[in-house]
Amino acid sequence: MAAPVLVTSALPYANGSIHLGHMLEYIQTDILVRFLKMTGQDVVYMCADDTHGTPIEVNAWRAGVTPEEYIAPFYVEHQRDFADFSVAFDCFYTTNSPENQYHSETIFERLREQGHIVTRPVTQYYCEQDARYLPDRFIRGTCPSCKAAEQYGDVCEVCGTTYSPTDLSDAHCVLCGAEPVMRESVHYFFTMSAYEGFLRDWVGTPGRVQPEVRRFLETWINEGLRDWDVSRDGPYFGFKIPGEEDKYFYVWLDAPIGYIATTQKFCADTGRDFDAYWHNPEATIYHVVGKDITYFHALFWPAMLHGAGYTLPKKVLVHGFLTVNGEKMSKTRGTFITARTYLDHLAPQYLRYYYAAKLNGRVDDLDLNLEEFVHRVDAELVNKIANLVSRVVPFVNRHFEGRLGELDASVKPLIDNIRARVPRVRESYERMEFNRAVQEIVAIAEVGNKYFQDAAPWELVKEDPQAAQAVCTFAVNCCRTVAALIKPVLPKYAADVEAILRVEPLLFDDTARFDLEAHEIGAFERLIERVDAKQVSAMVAASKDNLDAIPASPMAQPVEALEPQIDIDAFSRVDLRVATVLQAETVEGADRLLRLNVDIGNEQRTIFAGIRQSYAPDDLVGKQVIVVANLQPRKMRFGVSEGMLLAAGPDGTDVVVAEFAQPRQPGQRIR
RNA sequence: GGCGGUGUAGCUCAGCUGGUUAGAGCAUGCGGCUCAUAUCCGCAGUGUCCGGGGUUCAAGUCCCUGCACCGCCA
Repeated sequence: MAAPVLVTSALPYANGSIHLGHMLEYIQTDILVRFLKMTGQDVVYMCADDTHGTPIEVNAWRAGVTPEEYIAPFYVEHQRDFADFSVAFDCFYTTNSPENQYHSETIFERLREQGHIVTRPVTQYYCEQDARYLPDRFIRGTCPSCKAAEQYGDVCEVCGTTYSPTDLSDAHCVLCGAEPVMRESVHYFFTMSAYEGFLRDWVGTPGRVQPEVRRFLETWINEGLRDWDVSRDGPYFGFKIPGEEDKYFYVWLDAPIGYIATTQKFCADTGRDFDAYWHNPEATIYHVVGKDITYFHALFWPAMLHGAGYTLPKKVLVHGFLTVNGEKMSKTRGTFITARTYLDHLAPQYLRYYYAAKLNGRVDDLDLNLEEFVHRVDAELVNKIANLVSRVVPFVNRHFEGRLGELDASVKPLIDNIRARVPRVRESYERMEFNRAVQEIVAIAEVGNKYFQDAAPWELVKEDPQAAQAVCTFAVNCCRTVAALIKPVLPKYAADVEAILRVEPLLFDDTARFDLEAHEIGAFERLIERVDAKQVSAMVAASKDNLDAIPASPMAQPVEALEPQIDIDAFSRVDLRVATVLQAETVEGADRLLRLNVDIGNEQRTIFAGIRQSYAPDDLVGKQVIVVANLQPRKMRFGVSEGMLLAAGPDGTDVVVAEFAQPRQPGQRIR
């Protein structure tokens, strides 16, 4: 028996809802898995919720629940979202499992036995009030470079400078506002440098990763592999390091091990042999991951597996991010669309088709252009692919009582034409160039449509019913081939066609057969609805409406500590005015700034606002906003800013400007 | 700042190791058909292949350089 194949998608973090960016990965992996299964390979698809780490621990703590209670609803929600998109895992598990603990400890111990785990003291910020060490994201302070206030511990959102938290002036804990102290702690490190030679070989082996990914990894290896800190101090949600009181495995150590633990669970449930996957050099393991986690999957992970004696992946397939209408998904634009919001408005098959039609197997970002989405689904999926079935099946039922005849010898060249395309589809699926596969499949549907058009059975049936029946017989065979070829992308569509044509579940070998003759087919049923652009707008509108309901992005923002009390006089010294935006324009050379010209009653002011990533200039013109009118003018590189706009948001990419629901006269004071 | 990727028709993209006149689909225009619960079939136009240098008999393709956009920096 051939060695088994195991495919994984990256584990979704149990800290938020699945969105269409996640779905890009799960859908493409699911298509690959379904294709491999259709070709008769012994394939399983493994995934799990990624449950550990600081963000979940802190969010649970803030919500007043245990981490276990916090992650539980996401486990249910994620599985429902995937199932509704026909993403069919053979097992979907969780990293917070005994199996995962066992394998995490085993791998750690084996690496330690080989001397590849070392301890070393680390000096870190520590909040005495919260009694915890503070990761970079939990410290804010003033940027050492541009003096912007309230910047994270690792990078300034205003000027883009990267630094360490110790460089900040007035650093403070985002949880309580207290000033952190420095404290030393012993951490465990995985000595990556010991694996340099191994990784160079692994990365350099053709087929392991895409060429552009290989170049990317090689630069890292060439710069020298740094040891990796794999431990965290408590409080932490994760697995305790054996022999330690309050130290835990870093989430990135146990997350990929979730692939192994899930397989263990799957094997226990199904009676399959675990070692055939993870202790078998012949086993084929594929990981599909987003480009942001390439490093973990193509360097740390193979090194860990190699050191601990587990099966190495054959391939790590890296894909890009999803953009919507050419831009990063944005909550204010309504393009941060969750899987559930999509499902509330649109059929999952549309998205599966659209993604497949655009996936090219490379690391490029994929743009979901909503206008194109409507067009492609209607023009290709509905008008070409499904329409062929709709032309021929009712025709056969009406004129021949659902019975097919024999294929006419004259269609031989057409069959050859289609058969020549099938291997190209197969190869495209194998290479994850689903766009080429879809292109060929549409072309085959066109062959069928054109043949049906030219042969005009609706005319032929009047004089030579048998000839007309032969025409239909070929067209039905085309329908079957198309359905079989598109089945990995559209399992539901294929199943519906199987039912209508009364054929057994289609396998890839059925695609080139053309032997459906003297067969009785069933009644036609509507296969797929046209996309209504209104549904798309409704989905976008709902994504805006959902803003409050969505627990802010994967990494929830901690709430800033309150400022010290002030008296009413202190407040009244802040002169807030109603202002109407007269002009808004981008500032050349500044990624984040917009230059605004506003009317504050008696005068006009020029204000620079760091909201470019959230607002297009045209969105602002005519809006009434709140301006701090007596703020000292500030000289900037691009001019003088004569005031400040009130706005709220966690960072520069997701800001909402405060405005009025009813018109106000410019210049009115706000108290 | 360092590194990587991308830049081809209005839009989305093909163009493999350099080799005729740069392609497809969508969109647009024109024509035909009517079996189709979903309209299909044919014909047609369009390009500083991001800019500038270079290598070559030959460059969208290779090299250098500049610009723009995107990403990564553990």
